[in-house]
Amino acid sequence: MVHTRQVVIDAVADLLSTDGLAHLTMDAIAARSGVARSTIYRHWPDRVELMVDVFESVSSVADPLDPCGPLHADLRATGDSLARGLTEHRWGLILSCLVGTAGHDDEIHRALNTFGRARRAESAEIFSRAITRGEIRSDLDPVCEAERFAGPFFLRRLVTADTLDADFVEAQVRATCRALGAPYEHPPAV
Amino acid sequence: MVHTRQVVIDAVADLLSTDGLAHLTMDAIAARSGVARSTIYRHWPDRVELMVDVFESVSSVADPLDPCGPLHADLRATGDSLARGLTEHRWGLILSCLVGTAGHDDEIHRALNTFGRARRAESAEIFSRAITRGEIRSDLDPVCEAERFAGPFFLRRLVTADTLDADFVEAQVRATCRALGAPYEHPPAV
DNA sequence: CGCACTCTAGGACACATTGTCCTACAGTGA
DNA sequence: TCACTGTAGGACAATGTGTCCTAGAGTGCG
Repeated sequence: MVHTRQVVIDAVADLLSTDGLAHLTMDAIAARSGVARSTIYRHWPDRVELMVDVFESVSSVADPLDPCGPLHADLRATGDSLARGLTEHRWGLILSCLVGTAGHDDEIHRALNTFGRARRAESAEIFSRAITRGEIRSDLDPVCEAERFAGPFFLRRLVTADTLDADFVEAQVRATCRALGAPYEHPPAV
Repeated sequence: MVHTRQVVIDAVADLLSTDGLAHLTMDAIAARSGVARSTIYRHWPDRVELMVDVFESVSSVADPLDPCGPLHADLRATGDSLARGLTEHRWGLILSCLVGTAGHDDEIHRALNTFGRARRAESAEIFSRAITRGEIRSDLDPVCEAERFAGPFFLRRLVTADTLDADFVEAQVRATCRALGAPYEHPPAV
């Protein structure tokens, strides 16, 4: 079929998010996807190449956020999306699996960088526009601020394993607005 | 010998920081350490338990930093230490190897959390004392600020693979001081 | 129809790694 | 002398990887 690659990728994503990298065997992938092991090797030279494709496939479903201000609203939207992605969606689970191998595998390294920088550019755009609107000082570095905003999310997800709930997101939004001297308003009640 | 455990732990740390988790085999550890494979299994039930001990051993060599102000100086010292640890020392390299397995292994999960929270507490202490000195506002949350300071370091190390050089550290220090309204001075010339 | 081409399933295979088990040996203290 | 402990070395089954070969199904073309 034409769909063979996607079927396999979906199976890997499922297995990776439930059982983790250690239990991801080609036999398990073949069984889960219904695609023969030899066929999988026909499409990818080895497991690493397959995982790269899986990550790129799963992480590419980004919500096209259009930052239109005010800053606190844009940050809240991005923060919610980031927190949900890291905890609920498959890409957050897969991300943590890949981080470990990235240090010694160039392909995964590259895939992770591409993803991380794209995400960072998206967040930086939020601050750029806030500068344009005059909401925050013009001598701030949007990329630096984007890292300061997103950093704690990844730190919690990858290292300390703390919750990434709505309260955490709101705390980050408030801290960022306060730090930059931008107006802050509580989110609208649901 | 009494030193068997330490010899093995050192060998694993070396192998892990040079070749990565994927190439870390018990045979390689035995060869590198000069300790027989059966002896290694006598001390640790499996590879995961061994890795936990390795990480705890390697990450416990913390420099006892005594934050005495001013804030920018304390942050600079912590930032330098963190950047060096993450890039040069073995624990940074090993950390990234463990992150991947932490999602599905409780022992590693716990080891990583313990480490992360201890580091965070250290950094939070810096902000607590700055509050006590009246250098920053008293209604700030030290833990939140600690996460906002350290987050970008881990984000760069684990995801985007950007440099963690002196300029980066200084940018973080300056951004943090500015965000909190604390005095900022350039570091003394070397 | 006959034929070539492509994709797939299935399995055999050599090789590497894990974790267990057994034997042998060296040191140490009663 | 004897028991105990820690170590080296190797055999072993089980599991996983990546390669290779065979066979069948579908598709397009003359």
